[in-house]
Amino acid sequence: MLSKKTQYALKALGYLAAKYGQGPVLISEISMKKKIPIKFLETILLELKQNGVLDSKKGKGGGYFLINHPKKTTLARAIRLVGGPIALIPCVSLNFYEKCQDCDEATCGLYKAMAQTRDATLKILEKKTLAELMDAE
Amino acid sequence: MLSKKTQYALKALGYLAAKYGQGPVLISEISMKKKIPIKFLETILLELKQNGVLDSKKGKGGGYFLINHPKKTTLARAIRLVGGPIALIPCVSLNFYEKCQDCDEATCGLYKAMAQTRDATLKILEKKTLAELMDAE
DNA sequence: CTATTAGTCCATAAACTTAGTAGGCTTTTA
DNA sequence: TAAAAGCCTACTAAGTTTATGGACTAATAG
Repeated sequence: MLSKKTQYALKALGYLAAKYGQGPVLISEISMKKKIPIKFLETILLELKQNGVLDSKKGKGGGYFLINHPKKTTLARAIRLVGGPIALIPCVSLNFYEKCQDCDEATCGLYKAMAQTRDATLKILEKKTLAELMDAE
Repeated sequence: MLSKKTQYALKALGYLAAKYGQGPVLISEISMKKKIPIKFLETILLELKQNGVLDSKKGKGGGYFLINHPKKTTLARAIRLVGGPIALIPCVSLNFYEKCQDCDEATCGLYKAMAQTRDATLKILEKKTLAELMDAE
């Protein structure tokens, strides 16, 4: 399961995607519309900024906005930035790999099953982008 | 990510799958071979028994064993029994569903993306069985 | 130049989950 | 009846997640 933080991040990004090209959006606006605790959202958006997905403007008329067109950022990227691994176990994670202490990856049945699952998941998450998160209202 | 508990469960089941039809297997044997803390493993196997996947025999010559042929139990089932949801967010979980407080599932973009991911994952995990977890040695 | 707006940053608290342990109880077999 | 082996409950320790408070900095308007 994705953490709450990751879910909030995706919702916020979806909101910003819908507002893309319309200037900065207030944290408080995102917080209200998406029902995300404002201080928590603050740290999430900051992290996304530090990771190069968002940029911000301070002062009056300020806020957060997507740097690139929504279609340029995949869900896989977004999830990894704030939420960590997409794979179900560490030894098949591409970005957060950790070796199993006890099993040999060449022969481990679990490894194979999980690697296949990871590939199927990634196939979707690397095709979908922030543009898909905009609500169809 | 799957919890350690779930990973242990899958490894233990894989071990038992390899020994299917050969009588009960000691907790201590599984613990040693799969490097799983024995007391932790004990609770996991018990849970799997209570969920109808394993059965056990007490006393000398006792131990745990699979009730059904390894091919009869899918990985999806095994994961759900000890590890909970397979879906990435609660509102798309089939077995551990929880409604989103704030979004409408008919229009939520995140819902759609995650539902699709869940389907792709399930397609694999419902086809793979404990038989696949046996190490190819 | 100063008041206001709005993001930045750090520290910490509260809640929850996970991982693992302890130890006595029950059943089975020889 | 003793040894083997699982059963079961409770507990704890640690870590993670979620969330908040408050002071600071930057930008803008007038």
